[in-house]
Amino acid sequence: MSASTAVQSRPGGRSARVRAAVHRAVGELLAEDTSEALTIPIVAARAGVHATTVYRRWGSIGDLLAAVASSRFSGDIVVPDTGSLRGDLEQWAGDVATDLQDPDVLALIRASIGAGGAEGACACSTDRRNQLAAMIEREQARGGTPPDVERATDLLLGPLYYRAIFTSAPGEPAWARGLVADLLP
Amino acid sequence: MSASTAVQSRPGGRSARVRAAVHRAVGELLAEDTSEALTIPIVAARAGVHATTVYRRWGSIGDLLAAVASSRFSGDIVVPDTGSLRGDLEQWAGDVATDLQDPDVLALIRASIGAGGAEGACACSTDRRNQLAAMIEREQARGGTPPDVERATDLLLGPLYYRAIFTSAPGEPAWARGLVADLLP
DNA sequence: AACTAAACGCATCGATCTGTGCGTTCGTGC
DNA sequence: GCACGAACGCACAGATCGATGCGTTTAGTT
Repeated sequence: MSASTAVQSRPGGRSARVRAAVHRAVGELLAEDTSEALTIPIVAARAGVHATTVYRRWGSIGDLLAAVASSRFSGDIVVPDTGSLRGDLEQWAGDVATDLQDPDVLALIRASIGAGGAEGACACSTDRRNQLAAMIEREQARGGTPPDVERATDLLLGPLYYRAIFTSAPGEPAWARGLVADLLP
Repeated sequence: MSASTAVQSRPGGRSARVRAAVHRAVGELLAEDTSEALTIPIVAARAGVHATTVYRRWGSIGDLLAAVASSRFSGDIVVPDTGSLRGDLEQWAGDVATDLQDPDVLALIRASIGAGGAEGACACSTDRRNQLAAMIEREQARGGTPPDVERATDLLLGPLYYRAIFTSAPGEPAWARGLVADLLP
């Protein structure tokens, strides 16, 4: 967990290279064919790394996927600062929708949910939820009366992720921006 | 697909028994331990059926999970008829929330998403979406002006499924009923 | 520059999965 | 009741996965 830039006992050159190669291999394989089993030997072969290394560092394919997802979905979207909560949320929702339109991203989320269970699913959404909380807290510090984080999650993250995962047509950014209207009337 | 009560070339006793046993085995294994790999030989052994049979009838674990999910999530919830759209939606949302609180159901959904990709995910939600459409159409036939099915999906199914899958606390039925207030002000 | 230990590569082994061919059982139609 | 064919059980084989022990490379330290 927190495999992005966490301080490890040995963050030096080779370990970082191997990790980058493995992460990239997972992304590439997920982007190609869904029916491929995505096993550790396959990932290792694609990454040009020995399977033993992957087994030892990540253990199972579930943990590896969770690590990749956690790394991929943290810091990929910057929290906007337009001055108003509505503007922030609209831009942010549009950015998230754009991200969820990427088939690779969808494949990563689906695989994380399937292999990592609740833990894998959380790795895909905790950062988004934190971003939402940050925008709402900022509005609160600004003196406004923003909605609850729970409510914002239900009305924004809910539709966004539902459409992405359960339907074949992920939401357009314009549609995502429209979701804010339900939250802030 | 549509393995529930579809007319097959041979729907007789033994085939039906085998299918029921395999479906039950999948449910049991999903309910037990998440870390179990859920492979076809394991399912077959639990069902008291030869693995060859499962390979020949369902092919892959993804197709099997999609079939089980499709069978499990069709007809499990009856569309309520309280007389008003609000009443229907509130009771239905509560029922769906109750269903999603079952860890077995969650495990089945997660596994279907992971192994079956978009197809597997659709198997878990198309019936729910049809139920929603049915209630809205009925309201329309009644002369009312119900919201769009898209909007209802976004505001009801979205939060319900997001909470169930991405958080560790699926929504309470009371909370689910409250979602209707955002849809019908 | 030398030392230390973490991380990796390699060879290998057991376990399990996936798939095939053939004989048998059982449901269906005549 | 009888024949036909579909579905199943069984035995077997190829392939792949998961894991271990040991030697080697390499990053970090003094």
